[in-house]
This record gives sequence, structure tokens and C-alpha cells, in this order.
Amino acid sequence: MKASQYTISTLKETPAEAEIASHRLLIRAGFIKKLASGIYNWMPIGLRVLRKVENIVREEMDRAGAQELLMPSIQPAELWQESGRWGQYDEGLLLKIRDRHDRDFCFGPTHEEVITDIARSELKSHRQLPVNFYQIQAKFRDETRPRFGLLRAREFLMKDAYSFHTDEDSLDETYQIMYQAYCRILDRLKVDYRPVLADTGSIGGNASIEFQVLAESGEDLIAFSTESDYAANVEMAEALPATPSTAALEPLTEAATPNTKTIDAVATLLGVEPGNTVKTLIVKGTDVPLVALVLRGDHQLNPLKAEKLDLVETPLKMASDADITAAVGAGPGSIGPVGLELPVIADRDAMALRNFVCGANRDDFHFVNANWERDATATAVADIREVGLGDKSPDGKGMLQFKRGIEVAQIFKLGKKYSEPMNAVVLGEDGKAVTMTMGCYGVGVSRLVAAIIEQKHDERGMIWPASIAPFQVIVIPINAHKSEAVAGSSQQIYEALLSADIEVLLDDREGIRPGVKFADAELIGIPHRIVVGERGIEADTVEYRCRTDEENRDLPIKTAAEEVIKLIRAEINS
RNA sequence: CGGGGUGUAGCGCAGUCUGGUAGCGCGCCUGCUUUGGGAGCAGGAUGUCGGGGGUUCAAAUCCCUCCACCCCGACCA
Repeated sequence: MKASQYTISTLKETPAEAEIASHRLLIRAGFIKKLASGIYNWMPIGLRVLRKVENIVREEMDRAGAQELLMPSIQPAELWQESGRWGQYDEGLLLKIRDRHDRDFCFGPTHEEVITDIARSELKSHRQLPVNFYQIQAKFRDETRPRFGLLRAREFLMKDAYSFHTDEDSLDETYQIMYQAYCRILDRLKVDYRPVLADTGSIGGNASIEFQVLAESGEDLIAFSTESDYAANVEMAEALPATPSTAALEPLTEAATPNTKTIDAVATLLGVEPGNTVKTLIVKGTDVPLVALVLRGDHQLNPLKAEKLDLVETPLKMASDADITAAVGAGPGSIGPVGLELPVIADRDAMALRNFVCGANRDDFHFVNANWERDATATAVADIREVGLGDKSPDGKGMLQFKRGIEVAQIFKLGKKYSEPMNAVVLGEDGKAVTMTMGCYGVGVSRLVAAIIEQKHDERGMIWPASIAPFQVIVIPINAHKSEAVAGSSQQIYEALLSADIEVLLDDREGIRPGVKFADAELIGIPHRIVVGERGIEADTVEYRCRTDEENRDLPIKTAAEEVIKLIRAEINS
């Protein structure tokens, strides 16, 4: 490819809206161009990278025995009504549209319904199972807040796969194969990632693993053990219960705490540790209007854990100040479990306390030396807090530590969540109908491109692994218009690389100064650079340099023009 | 969806408070000089000042309204 014939639109300045490295670099390098909030054009050079990632994913899916198909991006409402997700799928993430006959459709955010419809009409016998179908396609999710460029786009490219089985064992097998396939994909992309235990979210099902690319800019927090290979999304990590206090019970007293609402303020005023106070959060309930959640003062609520409790409404909603005052007689900041006439769900660690401080359900007053049983009762005890630094690993080995990650893929065991309501059955060996068991497996292909950049860039630009670089080599002639030797030699090298089947970009743009070409090559992240200039042309040498994230490998080398191709070949194959 | 903010040339911004008919840097075009790390000089093009309505002799500027986009909070590949 010749740069003069290729639309390269790099920017010197950073667009104002780009907050994080991948977004900035994608725009500056001219890989993507925003059309609307969370909706992007892929420009020629960017598309080359996207397609390469896509192809690696495709190769690994094929290797894993999955079959590629392509489903429509527009889906009829009826299917979603059948599965029960119409009007329920994450409140508005679903982009609904209407056709000329006023029939309801949506732009597919995921394809469980459609694939299940295919499966129930195509698959009739257990002999056809297991099967695994996949597609690579644009998805649309009407995110309330698109952010960070490709990391949280509304339209994005996704590989989604769905497998069908007669039983759990068969599902387990495919689930493992897909797990391995995902590891292979991420290994080939040379990213630092971790598979972690995950919540199943709105997709549903009973087991799930997320693949997290480690990056400071990641939106997810992952908990690791210092000793074992335990790793989980924090929202999934169990908080091991603290040992119950055995202190002697002190008499309950009431203390005036005017204008003291926060745990820190109360603890300071009363001279106690925040860890010896409890906080009481009022949330909406299912059977009853309001439910109280009681946590140790220094702990944070994990909403996901709370939502799993039958009494608590999903999604979790905090009660309004007015509701609280009406029900309790005091405002938030002065609530406590003592004498509270609401169902009380206490965190296990809050239950382990003795002689704790809590709100007195009277504005500007707190109790000191409150105790469970004697002063307050819990309707239920559960793990509802978020794990934090200093917690033990849930598997009992080592302590928890935390890292940020970008979720680039997730695998689920769906079970019969879709096959049952949609009646997807096959005939089993005994001639009786069996409802199929399903798995589903997603990779955020476009997100992956951004996640790789987050992990692999420097102040000059992107640093691509060879497997997905837009070009392997860039040939930069210096002042070719002044020297026929330079022009001729660079053209020769370019053609030699072409015929060696190496993807090469010849930067033959005229009137562009060398510094600009160097800066562009680095911004775009081309791994190998050959500079042809008058400096070496007499001796028939060129400058070769490679761009990698390994140190001490990017020093320029002077070498004979014929040698450089061998050198690059060796690099690419290593 | 709640809270905050911004819309002025392809990009980044000033001008808005205090109305007087639009500017700077980068980029782009032309020419000359330059040419191994984002060149210099000279000349030039480019705007429905987000849209609509209003006030006024006069609106980028004041008022009303709609829209888009960005940032902070709850979701996901």
C-alpha cells in the first residue's frame, strides 16, 4: 500500500472529549471517527486492525468446532416477548424500533432469542447435539452513558456464540473448550489478562467467567488472592465472616450527635473506631415497602449481593429521604436497628459486633453500646458487603489484593433460561422430548482493540503486536524528490517486501517532512520501520528500527538493504 | 434517568459578563525557500456563531424554547 493513495488522517492535537489513552490515540491516529455519541466510523487503517482481531477470533472459534452463521441485527419483538425480556432487558438498553406496519422490532443487543428460535426449528434430534453457533456482528445497546470511545460504545462489534446440549455434562465440555479458546485468543493478542468469576447479569444462567484485560483505566475491579489462583470480579467475591466479638455487654446509652450524619463524623465525635459503628441503609423491598440493610460502619454495601436477597427489590433502589422520615421518624444519618420497625438484614460482620454505635432513629441522636438480641434483632443475616483491602481470600488461602480490568469477554452457562420458555426441545435417545441446555460466549471485538491500546502504548502512540498491526513494515524515503537513488531504493525495498508477502506501507507522501512521517508511523504503531535516506544510500544501507514494548529493542540499526528483509522476516516469524 | 458543563472554520480555542455585524493557533490551498524528528516567509480559502422563536435601529452576545455533545452517579462485550 502506498501512503499517497491511502487516507491517513492523523491529528497533532488531541480532541477535547477523549479522556483515556485508547480513545485519544484511536482518534489521533485516525482509526475511528465519531458519528454520534457512542457511534463510530472505522477509517481505513483502523479497520485493518479491527479485521485482524476479528480474524483471530474467527480462527479460534473454528478451531474450537463452532460454526459461523449470521443472524439479522433487527429482531422481531415477539421473540423477546416469548423469552420474557421485552420490557425487561435492562430498562432501556434495548433500542426499539417500529416498521411501517407499526410492528415492534429491536436492534439486537444480543442474540439468545434468535439463536434459540433457529435451534428449535433446525435441531430435532439429540444426535445433532452438541452444536455451537457463532457470529461476528455489530450489536447495539442504548447505553445511558457511552464513554471512553470504543470501550463503552453503543454500537460495537461482538463475536457471540451459543451452544446447545442435551445435558449439563455436554455443556461443561463445551464451556471448557470455549474457555480454552478465549485464552488462546488473548494469548495470541499478547495482552495481560485474567479469567475471573463473574455475575451472570441480565443474560442469566448459573455460572460465568469474565476475561479481564488488566488496565488502570478499567471500569471493573478484580479481587485476587495473594496465595492462590482465586480471582473474581469484586461484586462476586464473598466476604468471609469476622470472628464474633466476645466483649462483655455494656449498658445501652443514648448520645446527642447534633448535625452528625456520616460514620466518620459520628465516630470522631463519640471517640470510637468506624469499625465499631453500624450504618443502616433503607432500600425498597419486595413484599414490604422498605427494608433496612445494616453494615459495619467501615464497610461498603455490595448492591449485587443485596439484590440476591428475596426481600430486596431488584434492581436495588435506595429509599428517598421523605420515605425514610415517614417510616422511621428520623432522616438518613440517624437510623439504626434498635427499635426499628422494618425488616432488618444484617451483614455478617455487623452481626459480629458488640457494644456498637448506631443511629437512634431520632434526628441528632445515636446509641452507644448497642447489642444484638438484647437491643436489636435481625430478620436475616447475610453477606451483603463489598470486599476490600485487608480481607481474606474467600478460598481461605492468602489475602485479597485488587486490580482494575477491562472486561473483553465473558462465558455463561445459560442452562434452560431461554430454551424452556421458548420450548426448544429435541428428541432424546428414549424418544422423549428433552429441553436443550445452553451456553453462550461473547467477545467484545471492538472493545478488545481499545483494551489492547490501553495496555500497549507509549507517549508517541500505539504499539501493536505483529499479529494485529495495521502494517508490518513502513518504508520511509527521506526527500525522495531530491534523490533518484532514494526514490529508487525505497521503491525496490517496497516491492521486495510486497513480493515476500509482507504487509508494507510506503510513505511516499510528497512535501511531508521526515519528522512528520516518523511521528505518524509511531502514532499508528507500525512495528518495523525502514528509513531510506541519502545518509546511507551511497553505501547501499538503510536504517532499520523496530517498535515494541520490550525495552532496548528499538535502537536503530544500519544495514544493507537486502539484509533488512531477511531481518524483518525473522522478526515476524519469531 | 438525576446532577453539572459545553456548543463559534476540519481540530483546539478566544470573543458572550458590558449588544455595534467574527478572531487566534494548528490543519488546508498557492508560491518561494527549506528538508534525518511535527519547517520559515508571503499570499489565500473556509463559518447558516447548534436549531427555532423573541427583545432591539442592531444579537455569537440579552430572553424563551428545542437539540446535540461532554463530565459525575446506577448497567455491559
